[in-house]
Amino acid sequence: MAEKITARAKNYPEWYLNVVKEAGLASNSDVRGCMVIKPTGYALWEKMQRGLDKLFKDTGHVNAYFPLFIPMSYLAKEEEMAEGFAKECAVVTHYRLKAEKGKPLHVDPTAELEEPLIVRPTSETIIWKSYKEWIQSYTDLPLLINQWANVVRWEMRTRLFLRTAEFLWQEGHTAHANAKEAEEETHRMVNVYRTFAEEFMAMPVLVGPKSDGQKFPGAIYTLCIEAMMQDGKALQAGTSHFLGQNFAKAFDVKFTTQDNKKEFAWATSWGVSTRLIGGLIMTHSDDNGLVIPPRLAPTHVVICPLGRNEAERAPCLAAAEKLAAELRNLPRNEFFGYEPIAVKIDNDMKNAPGYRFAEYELRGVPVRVEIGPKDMEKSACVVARRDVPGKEGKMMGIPLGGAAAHIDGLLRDIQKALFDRAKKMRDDRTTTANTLDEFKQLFPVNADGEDGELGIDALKFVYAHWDGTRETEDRVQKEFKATIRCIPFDGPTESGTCIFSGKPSAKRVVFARAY
RNA sequence: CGGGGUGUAGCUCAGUCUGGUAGAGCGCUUGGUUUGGGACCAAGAAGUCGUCGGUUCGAAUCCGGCCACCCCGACCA
Repeated sequence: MAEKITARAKNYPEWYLNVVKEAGLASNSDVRGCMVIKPTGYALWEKMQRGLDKLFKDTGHVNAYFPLFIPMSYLAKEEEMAEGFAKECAVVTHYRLKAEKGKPLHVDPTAELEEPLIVRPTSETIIWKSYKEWIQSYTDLPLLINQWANVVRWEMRTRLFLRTAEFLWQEGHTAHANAKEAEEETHRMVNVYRTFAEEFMAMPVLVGPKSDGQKFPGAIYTLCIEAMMQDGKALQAGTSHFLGQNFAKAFDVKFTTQDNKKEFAWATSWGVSTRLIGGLIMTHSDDNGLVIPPRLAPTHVVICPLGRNEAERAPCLAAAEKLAAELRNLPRNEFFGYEPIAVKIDNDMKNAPGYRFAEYELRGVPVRVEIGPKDMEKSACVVARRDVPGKEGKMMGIPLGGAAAHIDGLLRDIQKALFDRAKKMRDDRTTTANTLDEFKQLFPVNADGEDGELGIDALKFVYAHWDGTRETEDRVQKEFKATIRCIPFDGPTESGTCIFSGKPSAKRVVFARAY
């Protein structure tokens, strides 16, 4: 078998890039740090959008759109945000080029903008500038708005989906009449993200606040969902920020309360991005390629008719078409977003069967059906589940009559099996450190101060006591390349002693190496 | 911004040390044989060797400048 994909155990980052490229999700573009999202990758994003958008609408939000360009002075108004993003902003300074015969195309120096525009790294500032006009009275609140957009953050180093200079995302920006409602919203939305991650992506997550060192610039606090990848590293998959009155004050957004007083509005913002696709890949995929949980799969089932000649193929193809129709006509339900099961018939007989099977495995189609002459004799088919790769995942002799129902059930089983497997991995690789020595062993650093070459089984999520200070957090990051990922809501609650400083600790927090 | 590496066919790369008119595998096109886990045969199309300059009778190859990308750091919600 031609090895298109490096084994995870051999080189995990290379495996990841191989999967992204061989499954046809995305490729690097000519623009440094920016990717081309190919149809298969974009279809996955569309499925994610659809799932999330429904959850947003169900919680009372509406979509709107704000400009790509933001006057530089807007960003300057919120000091923490300006400081946080200054180093990674793309800046537009001119509005015209000059095309002269015999000269290369160049920027027209006479067309300089009076005020530079930045390409949005996030939209709080320009949105709150609008909210100043929209919010006059407590009756205008809450204002619950989401935007699907692209943003640009000029990162030094990028990786397909996980960190790119331009990425697609959604950003929710809400305004509320009081702190309590805004905080409830912050929690509501992080729970929406948890639901999406666990029920759609089959990706178990830890939920809780970030430490101060990891929070969003301009936020009072940041809640996050944090997932474990197959190499034991953590991936921040979504964040929900309680912004207090910081942006209302920066943009002077006041409303009249019921008792005719003026008050600044309370804010939240929350977002997830195409990074989720990276997380999805690193949670479920294997050495044979992409694995997509059924609820997000653009194609749920591929049917491969087989046969050595036209006479053998014709009845197989007819059976394939019948089965496809049955699958598409199954009653729609919530599990598949009230959409029909997406079935593709692969009738490309030019390629050998093995090639075709491997190709769909590479692309992560959850269920593959094979219908060949031997099956036709028994009015049966072969059903293969992608979460069990290779021949082991094949079930022979599924009667054609009951195949549609069988596959419908199997898709649900696969969704559950993927979640259970991912959760088991995370739980098996979660531990505690009660002393500094234990911690050192869990996050070894080589002589150069680098994190060294660890096998993919080495890293863990580590619960340890921390004194709550920024100072200790920074020290741990520097010495062990490990960061506080999250202070889980449902984590252990016993108090103790910080293993780094010896000071009292209220609660254990989760340390990990991160993407 | 530091350290390392790479630019040769659509893709992956050999050829560079030792200068002599451009190679392989995969992919693609055509025809034929195949078809239950990545088939085979034959013919064919395809490259101003990243770029600019220098040395030379002659440069992918030697020398110099520049550009781009990748990897490792630093940085990063």
